[in-house]
Amino acid sequence: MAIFSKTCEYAIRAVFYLAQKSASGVKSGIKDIAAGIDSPELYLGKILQDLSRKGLVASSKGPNGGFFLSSEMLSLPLIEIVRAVDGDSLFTGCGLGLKQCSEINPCPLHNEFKDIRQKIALMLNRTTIGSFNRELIEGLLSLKK
Amino acid sequence: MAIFSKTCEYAIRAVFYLAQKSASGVKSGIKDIAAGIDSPELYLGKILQDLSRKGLVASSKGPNGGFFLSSEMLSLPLIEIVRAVDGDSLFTGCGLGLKQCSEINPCPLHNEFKDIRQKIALMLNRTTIGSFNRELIEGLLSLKK
DNA sequence: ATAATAAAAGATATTTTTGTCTTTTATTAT
DNA sequence: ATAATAAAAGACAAAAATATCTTTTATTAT
Ligand code: FES
Ligand code: FES
Repeated sequence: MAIFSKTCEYAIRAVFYLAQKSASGVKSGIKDIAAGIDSPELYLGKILQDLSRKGLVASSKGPNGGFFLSSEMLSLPLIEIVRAVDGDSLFTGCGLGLKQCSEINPCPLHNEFKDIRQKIALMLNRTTIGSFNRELIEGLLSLKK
Repeated sequence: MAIFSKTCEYAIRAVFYLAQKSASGVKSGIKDIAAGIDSPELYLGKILQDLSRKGLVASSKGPNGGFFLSSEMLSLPLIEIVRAVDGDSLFTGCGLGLKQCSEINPCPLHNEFKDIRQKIALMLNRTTIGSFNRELIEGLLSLKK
């Protein structure tokens, strides 16, 4: 398995891509983004539509339109994207699939999972969507291949 | 998302269940196990068959037959089960879905993921399948609900 | 030997996730 | 106004994961 769903992976890569472009005031069409992050174009469209409805990315229609991020969006923690796409089961659900994770009825790995989940949440909370703009522009980090 | 697939969750819960029973030399039928970990009976059968082929659980057919763990199996690290069921993508794959995780072409979260994956692997390596027998028998830990 | 038991194996079904196609709506430039 | 552009929306399709059903094989007890 992976930590995030494929959908969420695309979503994260897409917002990182958009962040970098939006920093220089450029809007991006689905086509550009899909090429930039190596994802299925139409599927990505759906994902961004969803994020748009939820106010996590901005968009404008018509010529010169496209997706972009406001400066507020740029400084949102990445966990907002993960929550919007995958929900919060990663942070609250039992790692062994018990109906609910609790201290009262803990699974064998409860304490270990609590620790790991918390580290993931911490990481996603302190990483903002715009965090990597410089490294992305400089080509030190990659969103595809 | 979850860290493990549903299949893997069942597998882990099943081996914990079997460990506990096997410690007192008791074999368990699929029916018992499924009831003990609250999983679909026939699906669990498939999972255990697979683990059996891979030598991670033992089984015997016929009356008084069932699944059980040898003492060697009891002291295997839990990561063996995870690897057998989910493969090692969790430990080696890119968290953002890049085709391959590498230092040369790292995704923005590469270092964070490396750390988290390593913690998960460490946890699964130092936890043996039989680790929780006492607490399970005493009812301090739960495998269902 | 026979019947009963329980896993193994193979086929099939359902659900969820991922991906695509088509039509509509809004915006911009001419 | 008209044509071009690009996202929004809705329907549909394919693939993967999860779950079930049926038949076969091995083992044990009678
Ligand atoms: S009960 Fe399983 S992680 Fe908390
Ligand atoms: S490249 Fe993404 S986790 Fe290593």
